[in-house]
Amino acid sequence: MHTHLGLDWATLIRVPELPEVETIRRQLDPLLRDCSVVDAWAFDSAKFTQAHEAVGWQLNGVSRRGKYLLIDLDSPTAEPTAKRELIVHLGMTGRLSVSNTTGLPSTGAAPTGDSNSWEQSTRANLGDAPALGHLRAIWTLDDGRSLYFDDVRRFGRIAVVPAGEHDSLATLAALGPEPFDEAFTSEHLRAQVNASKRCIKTQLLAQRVVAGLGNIYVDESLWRSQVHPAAKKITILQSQKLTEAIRDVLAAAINNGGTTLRNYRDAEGVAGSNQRYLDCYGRAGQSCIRCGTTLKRMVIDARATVFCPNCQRRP
DNA sequence: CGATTTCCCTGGCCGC
DNA sequence: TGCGGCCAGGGAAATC
Repeated sequence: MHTHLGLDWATLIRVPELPEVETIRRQLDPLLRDCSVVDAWAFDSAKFTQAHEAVGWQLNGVSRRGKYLLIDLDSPTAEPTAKRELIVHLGMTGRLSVSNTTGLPSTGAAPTGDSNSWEQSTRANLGDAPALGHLRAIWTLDDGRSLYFDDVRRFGRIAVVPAGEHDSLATLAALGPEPFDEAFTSEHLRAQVNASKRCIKTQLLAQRVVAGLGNIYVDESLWRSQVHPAAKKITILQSQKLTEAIRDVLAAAINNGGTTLRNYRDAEGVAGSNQRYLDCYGRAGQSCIRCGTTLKRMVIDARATVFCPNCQRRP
């Protein structure tokens, strides 16, 4: 079966939400320490040219807020208080990878002459050498390695800012609490959701109520907690269940990590491995795992939305 | 000023 | 087969 839904799998694995970004963060963090940026190249677009601003700075590990990767930059010169952040948002198709060699492979998936050169890359970008035709930035490091950012659809973004100054990135500046932070409570969730006239899915996608959810995990969380995606108000009980569902869904996805993504990517035949992890997203027309009702598709904010018309009752 | 709409992008599938 | 149409989608800018 290679239905229209089958295409969605190929798309979804490319969309990094919090679990995917966190997986990448964990892979990159030990690789991007104790080295300095000696040169940079950027694709000629305002979304990426700030990559140059990292030249001369020392990489000091990778953290994350929502779907944003924050690479700590220390000044190599005297100023101990001077700190910057190299911020990377992967958009829909962005990938980061680290090679052991400087410069570009001449062709194909691996550089010539050294088949092991992309070993680190394999761990850092979920399986591939950078797509050479879609490179958006290259940072050359002082230890002979390079950090690459490739992004087919150019929805990604690179920024270099003084540490903590996020005004130039409105969504990041107004980002809601991390889902696993104690600040993210069911009371917070319900108060925020019910104070707005917008439907709950819209709010969850906006990153202000809680950080890191995208289309996939919103649908999964709403399905799990049995909340209708178009609901505008939620009860205390629903809010409690949704809070728990968000954490459970994200935690499971993080635990599956790159393995989940890799399985998805390799799954040409689709069905099996995907259904193991996703109960709702992309399953319109199939049976609800919980009650057997046929899952429905609707459009919210121009985004495909799948839900169970029986389990998730319209408000 | 908050809410809503538009636009940015490419690859791949579909129908004619 | 070739090609136009359509879809996927996070976030920022423009507009209401």
